[in-house]
Amino acid sequence: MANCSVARTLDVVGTRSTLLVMREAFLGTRRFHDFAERIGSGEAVTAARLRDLTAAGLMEKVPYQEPGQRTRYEYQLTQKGRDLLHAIMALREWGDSWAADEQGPPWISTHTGCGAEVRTVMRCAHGHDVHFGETTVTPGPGLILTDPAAHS
Amino acid sequence: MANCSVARTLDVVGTRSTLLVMREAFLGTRRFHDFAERIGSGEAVTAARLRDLTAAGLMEKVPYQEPGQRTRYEYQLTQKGRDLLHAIMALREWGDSWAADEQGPPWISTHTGCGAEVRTVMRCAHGHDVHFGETTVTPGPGLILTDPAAHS
DNA sequence: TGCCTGACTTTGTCCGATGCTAGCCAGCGC
DNA sequence: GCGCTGGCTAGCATCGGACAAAGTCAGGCA
Repeated sequence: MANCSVARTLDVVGTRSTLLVMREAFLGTRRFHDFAERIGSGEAVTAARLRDLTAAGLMEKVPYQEPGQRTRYEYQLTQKGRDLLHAIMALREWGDSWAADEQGPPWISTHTGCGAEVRTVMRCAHGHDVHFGETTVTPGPGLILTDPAAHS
Repeated sequence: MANCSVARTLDVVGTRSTLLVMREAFLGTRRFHDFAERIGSGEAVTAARLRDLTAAGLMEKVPYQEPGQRTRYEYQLTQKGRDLLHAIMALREWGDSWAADEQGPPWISTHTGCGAEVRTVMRCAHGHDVHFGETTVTPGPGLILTDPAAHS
């Protein structure tokens, strides 16, 4: 099980604070102060997460300058970071379904074009909707080369 | 930001070993020995995660009996657990795209009906495909009641 | 009755994530 | 230059998860 894509993903974004930073980024947050305030984990943790995510290539620092202020940097998602959107959305949906308080979900995500609510779904390359139990998992090229010795 | 569905989800499945157990469950693993062996995190961690997931209602223990063996229990996903499939799939896809080794992804997930590869996508209730930047996030009922005092 | 095996549980230790406080530093206004 | 402010960084205590090894327990079996 050495070569598992889920484990590899968790190596990069596997901590709570990292995923919360990414959540904020998807909500449109760009600046250090806003991240620190909204995540509620302290400036040190925020700075560490932003540094790690920048180093990992999920975010990039872009300079900006408010009038009368010195140049500062904001943090924008790269394509690599934006590709995590589905995962964040799916985690949010699960929380909405199974862990929301009585009042309902805190945020609602809608399609900007038509206003209808957005959800994640699975779909195959032929365009069919796919649900739990309708998938077949087969070893891919990355697995075959890994375990001549132990099966683990 | 107290009421965030992503954070609530992470309270339940926010650790690496928890998500690895869920991944194994989606690959069809049911029995303690198989979980422990394939996750590679030791029996103590495996037992703790299975216990936590059962207590949280994502899995349930179902008795079974091999001939000549005493009754044992296997762990099956409940609906609450199965609903995490999209999140696991999305994390796996990200790992395949951005963190796979040169040989390629270790597993390939295909639609059992037609054999085409499966991916997660976002779609609105009207049936439109939705991509990054095409969503509007608005406060939902759960947020409005939380912050009379501080904005945080 | 006592052994043996598989499935956990307990104990202890280590390490990384977190939270807190204080300090550094670049650069704009003065 | 000088001080002030925002954006980090360093140091430290704490806590929870990860890992290893030994202990417990149920029940089939000799």
